[in-house]
Amino acid sequence: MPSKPKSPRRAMQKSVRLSEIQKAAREVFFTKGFAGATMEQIAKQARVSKGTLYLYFTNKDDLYVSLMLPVLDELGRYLHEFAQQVERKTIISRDQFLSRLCEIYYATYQFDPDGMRIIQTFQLGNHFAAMSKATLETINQRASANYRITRNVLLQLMRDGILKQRDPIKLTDILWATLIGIIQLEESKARTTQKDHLKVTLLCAFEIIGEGI
Amino acid sequence: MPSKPKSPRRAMQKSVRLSEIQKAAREVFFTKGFAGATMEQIAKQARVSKGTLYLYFTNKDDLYVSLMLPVLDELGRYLHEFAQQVERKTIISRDQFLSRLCEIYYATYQFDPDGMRIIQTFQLGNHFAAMSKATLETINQRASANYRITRNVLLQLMRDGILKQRDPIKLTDILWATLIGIIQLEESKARTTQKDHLKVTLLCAFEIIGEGI
DNA sequence: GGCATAAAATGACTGACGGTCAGTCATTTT
DNA sequence: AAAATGACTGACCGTCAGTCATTTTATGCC
Repeated sequence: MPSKPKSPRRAMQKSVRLSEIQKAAREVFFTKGFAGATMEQIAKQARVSKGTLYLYFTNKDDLYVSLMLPVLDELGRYLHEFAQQVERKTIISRDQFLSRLCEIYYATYQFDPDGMRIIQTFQLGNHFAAMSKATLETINQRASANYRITRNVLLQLMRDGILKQRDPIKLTDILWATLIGIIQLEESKARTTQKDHLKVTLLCAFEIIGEGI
Repeated sequence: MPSKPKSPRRAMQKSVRLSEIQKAAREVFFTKGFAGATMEQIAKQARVSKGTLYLYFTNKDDLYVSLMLPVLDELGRYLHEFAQQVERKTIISRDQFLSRLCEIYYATYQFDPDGMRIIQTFQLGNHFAAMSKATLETINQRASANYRITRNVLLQLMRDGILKQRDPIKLTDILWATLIGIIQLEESKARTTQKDHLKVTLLCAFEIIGEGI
């Protein structure tokens, strides 16, 4: 929440500090967990005083939640590229569509599993009531942009006769929900069995769904 | 955490206290949220001192997480009944199977949405590192019992030729994951749009899945 | 370079809360 | 009736998120 920068020099410093803080926050939050991490530790890791953290984020929740943004951006880039491919009629079959989408979702997860988990906790809504209006706004804006792209891709493919005519909103939801649900389940199983079945389960799910869309 | 009861009178009192505390905890946690709720408030609501809470639960996490148990039990009852129906060959088609399972899942959710959310947060694994070994044990035991029933139902239906031959473990996961994912997504949407599409989306998902299994 | 002013950073401080434990007292046992 | 038990209490402690008066640093002007 720094005020408007006057000089470009200061603006640069600000953005550097910001990402330094976020980098430090990642390290501390993701090794100690949200409750286990303290603002003092994060400040130390970022070579900054505790007070400074509060110049950039309104509170602990806010800082934590901000770490999901790179994931949303990464997903956005993938989806954008995907939409272009669909536009150019490069995607010409249902299977192709599904395996591509599955890849995108999996790549997004792989890009930052910890960030993905924040998205889920956030979406669950129980926690993080205290975060700033601004951060909430940013998140919603990015998320709904991604949502819109996916829906448009589906609409296009339905128009082209590649997918069955269905409610595109519901379908968008179901595809994303499948990802979310499987991540949640498989991560929880992985914690006890040490085995990673996420990708194969996801593939299996998309194969099953493939026969119905 | 109460020690072994000697007299039945005392044992009765203990179990009454326990459920009084859990009832109070529900009220406070579910109106103020996990972080917003204080042990002091819960104690007050339960007409008990703060110290007493710690005779029944090792810490705040433990108390919170214990509130998911009724949901697991309820699901267990439904699934048990379902398994008996399958045993008796009352379920004779794929559609019948799916719509029944969908009903069960939805009923479980309806039984206690707040408890369901705890299951999800717990499954996510970020939070609640400090809960007691005993509670963790209980939860895992109930959860895997439910898991086993579902898998056996699927196996039976595959043997009977009602479902396609598939990896029953993956399929169990995918069905549950679909529920979890849709709950998460639709609740998050409901928070902003005030509209409840959970059931219709779930039905749609199970219809799509129906064509692939 | 030196000074004035504004912005940024600091860290000592505070209040709130999770968790503890020595002590109390009703109930049960002897 | 005396002794033992154990459920319960609440004052107390340590920790930590968040605040704010003070100090440090950067910028603009002469």
